Amino acid sequence: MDTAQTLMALHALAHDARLAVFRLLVQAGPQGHPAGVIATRLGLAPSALSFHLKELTRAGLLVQQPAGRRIVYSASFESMHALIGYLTENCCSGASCGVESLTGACA
Amino acid sequence: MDTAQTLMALHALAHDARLAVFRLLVQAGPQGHPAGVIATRLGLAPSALSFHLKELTRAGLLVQQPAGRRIVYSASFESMHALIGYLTENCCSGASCGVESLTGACA
DNA sequence: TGAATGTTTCATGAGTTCATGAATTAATGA
DNA sequence: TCATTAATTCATGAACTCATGAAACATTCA
Repeated sequence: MDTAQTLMALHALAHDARLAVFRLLVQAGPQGHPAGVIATRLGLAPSALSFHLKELTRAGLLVQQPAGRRIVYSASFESMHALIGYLTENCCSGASCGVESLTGACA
Repeated sequence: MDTAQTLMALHALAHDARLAVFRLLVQAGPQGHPAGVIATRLGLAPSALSFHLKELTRAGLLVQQPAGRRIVYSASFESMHALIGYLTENCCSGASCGVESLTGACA
């Protein structure tokens, strides 16, 4: 993950509604949720949710899949791991600090 | 780390200059750098850097320490670990994914 | 086909962020 | 004390973000 992508991901997560959406979908696992379910769970207006889903998707943190007239969103665990990897890169000038091995198994 | 603190940290990092400052200080280790060195290294105007250092400090990502007429900034590794811990919390609905053990040793 | 449902798009306006440059504060050394 | 250095604060204005509500689009079902 390069700096531009990292910035997009950080910016996308730096909003209370979007962080809540992302966390809900992380907890939902690969199955995800349709937009309407997310809106109901979090009490968001449809247009506001759509705006935030677009931001998160643009940042690569969510993937979308049409299912009939619904659109199912799920978290991209690869992107989350890449973001964490970027943040921990070169931690403490390379000294062992317990954060550098982040080889995820759930992506 | 609670949601409000996480949002502040994410927001603070979601800016190219601030991300560059934070990464420079992470790589510098606990010793840190005075503001002037950061400004020179990254080519930032003093007032702009001061603005961004305040944001990062307010978010708990940096700590500052006066040294004569200089002010030395260094990264708070505790905050970084707390942020990563928050992001990976409940990853994949609790299934083992290799990201959950983040007991840092460099903070 | 027509009505209902799920979601997105768009325009608007209030609020926020940020770069710039001038002014200010504080510490050092001649 | 005076000049210099280090850093911050402040005012300004341009650009961006985001919530809101109306409209549009696509899919499903009667």
